[in-house]
Amino acid sequence: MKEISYWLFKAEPHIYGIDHLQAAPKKIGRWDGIRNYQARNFLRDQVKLEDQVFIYHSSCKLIGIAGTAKVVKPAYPDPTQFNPQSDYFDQKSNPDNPRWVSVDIQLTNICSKIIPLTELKHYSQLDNMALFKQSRLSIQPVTKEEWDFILGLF
DNA sequence: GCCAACGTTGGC
DNA sequence: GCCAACGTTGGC
Repeated sequence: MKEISYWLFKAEPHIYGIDHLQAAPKKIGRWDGIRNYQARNFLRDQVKLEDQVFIYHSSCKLIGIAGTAKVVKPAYPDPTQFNPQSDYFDQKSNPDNPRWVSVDIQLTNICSKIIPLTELKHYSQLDNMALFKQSRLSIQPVTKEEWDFILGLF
């Protein structure tokens, strides 16, 4: 059994955020709609069962880390890519070789108070986070050191 | 709503 | 394979 890895998943809370996970049956939700190849590659090739995930809220009033989740189902074809009704529909994706994947995650903890991006930026321990270096990556790896440090802020 | 950064598309 | 045009992300 390989060691678990740590990740940060971005979400726009008005579309799908920690509140949606909280309200879902068993607090399990499908992480779909990822349409960026670098993020897709992480999701498809590296995110595995039991991995730990920070839920990060972006493009909203209170930007920052909102809680944690764990992966309960690793990569499988994202059904929204084949649904013409979906915003995430992708005409060019071939069902025999799906372009996009989803994972299912289960909410494990909600921060008593969202840890704001502005605060995270202050800690030198977090200087190397992809969050600051490559701000548009919606699925990004987190080191164990970063994970533990941020958990300490909960 | 603005706009910088950066990812994607398509003509050549 | 280059690169200009265009579209999207995401902080402010």
